[in-house]
Amino acid sequence: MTDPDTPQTRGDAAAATPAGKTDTVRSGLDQRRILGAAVRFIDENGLRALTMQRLGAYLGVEGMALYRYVPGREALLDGVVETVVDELFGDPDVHLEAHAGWVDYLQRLAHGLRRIALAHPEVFPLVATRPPAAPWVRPPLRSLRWIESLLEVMTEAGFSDENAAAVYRAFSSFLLGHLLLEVAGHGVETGPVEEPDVSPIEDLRNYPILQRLEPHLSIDVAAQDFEEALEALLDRVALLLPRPRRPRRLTEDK
Amino acid sequence: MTDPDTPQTRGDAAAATPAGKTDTVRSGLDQRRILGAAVRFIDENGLRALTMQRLGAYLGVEGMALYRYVPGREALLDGVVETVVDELFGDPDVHLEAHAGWVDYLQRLAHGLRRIALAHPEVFPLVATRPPAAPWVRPPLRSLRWIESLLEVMTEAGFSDENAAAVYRAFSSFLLGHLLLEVAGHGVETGPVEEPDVSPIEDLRNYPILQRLEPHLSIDVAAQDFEEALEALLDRVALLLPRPRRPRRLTEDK
DNA sequence: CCCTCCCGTTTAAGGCATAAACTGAGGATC
DNA sequence: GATCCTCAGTTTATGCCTTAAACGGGAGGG
Repeated sequence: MTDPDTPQTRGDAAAATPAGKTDTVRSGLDQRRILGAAVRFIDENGLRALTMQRLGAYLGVEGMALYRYVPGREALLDGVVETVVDELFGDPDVHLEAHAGWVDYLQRLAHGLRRIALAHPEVFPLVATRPPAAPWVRPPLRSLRWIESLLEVMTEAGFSDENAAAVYRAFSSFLLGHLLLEVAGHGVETGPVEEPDVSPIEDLRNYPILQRLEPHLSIDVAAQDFEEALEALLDRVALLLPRPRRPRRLTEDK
Repeated sequence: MTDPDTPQTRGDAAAATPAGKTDTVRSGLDQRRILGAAVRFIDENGLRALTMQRLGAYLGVEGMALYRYVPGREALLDGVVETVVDELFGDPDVHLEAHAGWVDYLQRLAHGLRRIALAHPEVFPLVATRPPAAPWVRPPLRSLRWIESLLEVMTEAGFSDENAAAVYRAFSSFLLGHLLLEVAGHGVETGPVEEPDVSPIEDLRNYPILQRLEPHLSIDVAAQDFEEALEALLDRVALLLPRPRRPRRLTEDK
């Protein structure tokens, strides 16, 4: 009804093509392609702009077509989370085998996940709030692959099972908190163009210290904060080892 | 406590009241009451169950009535976040003046916020993902009051402006991460009764270590984790002081 | 007694997810 | 070649959701 013909999207697609010449690929939907497109769509348009119809149009297709490959919107979102987190394994800088010891490993993991968070600021809140694939694994980071990877590295490094699990919890909550925080100010838009009807500065009359510290709060020191907190966490983790000495850092870049 | 009339009975309300004797208060809507009801509703029914109509019915009212007091659903959610966070100031255990030094203060703050998170597990993801009231304040914890309070205590304790801001960032990201994590496994339900069509255990074939550590991962040690991480953070914060010695803890209950 | 807000209700429009029926192009089988 | 099957996407339809706009009835003030 809304669009009897000429879906105004890319123009061709598969709809209403008369005497359709075979483009080598008509649409060629599949789950991978849909999830990738969804990630890109959210990156570009924001999470709340994602509807089945719009994602369909984005793929040159009619929206309902997606349901052949995806059980529903909710599942699609889960898939988006998993897709994004799985970028870790495509990152050449993050070889998730324990090359150079657990410290190096955890650092690569942390930085890799941070890169992902910054690359997809609109997606990350989704990562943070969606329950995990396995219900008994507490933290909401999906994609069990990297959890497995972390646990493997830690246990092989000499951590007890219990401590490895503790490290996992501490590490994921650290990442969750820091990255969510960092990403929050950046890209997450509640609405399309939220116009504050009341000047926000006016609102701060009652908060003099907040006002005074505004420059310190708005300065973007997220990267440095992240590094320092990561260092602190690693030191803390090192204490769990049987012989609690922390392997020397290679480069102390600070 | 504030239950003027039993809600959930959608039949009576103010609609079609025949010869309706006026209860002293017909409905008596106002913003505070709506927000309180919304929090309770989410606690009971989950976030995704909240619709304007249902919240209206919950209040014995027709749904559209809410729009007289609330600009819209999105704003209502913002209000819910603010309402919940403001519970801090009603908590008798959390006197947010600096009675006994900044360590004690930060501990009370952390525990108070944790209590809130655990009391409203369905609301907390909202707290974590919603952008702050003032756009230049990075973290997504709204309710500027407690930020102001924290900054005041820290600066009065001798922290520089810059360090006070750093403490705020570190502290809020810590709380965000830990509490989000803790709450995630608890109450957040994606659907009403999510039936895993595929046995989740079957899915774990490829993750042997995850499987082996399952007991360690599912054990609920959140409280202990929280305390330990909080201690570590406080130690780290103490180093920022001009003379970096940490005031003695009063009770080491562990 | 009438006017006029106040407060909540009705009505309605449009967007959304999603179930179910449909279409048209290959390809297989007879 | 004719029948039928299946795949891939489209159309149609339903019901819920937010939200704008018009509506009604009661209370208080003149």
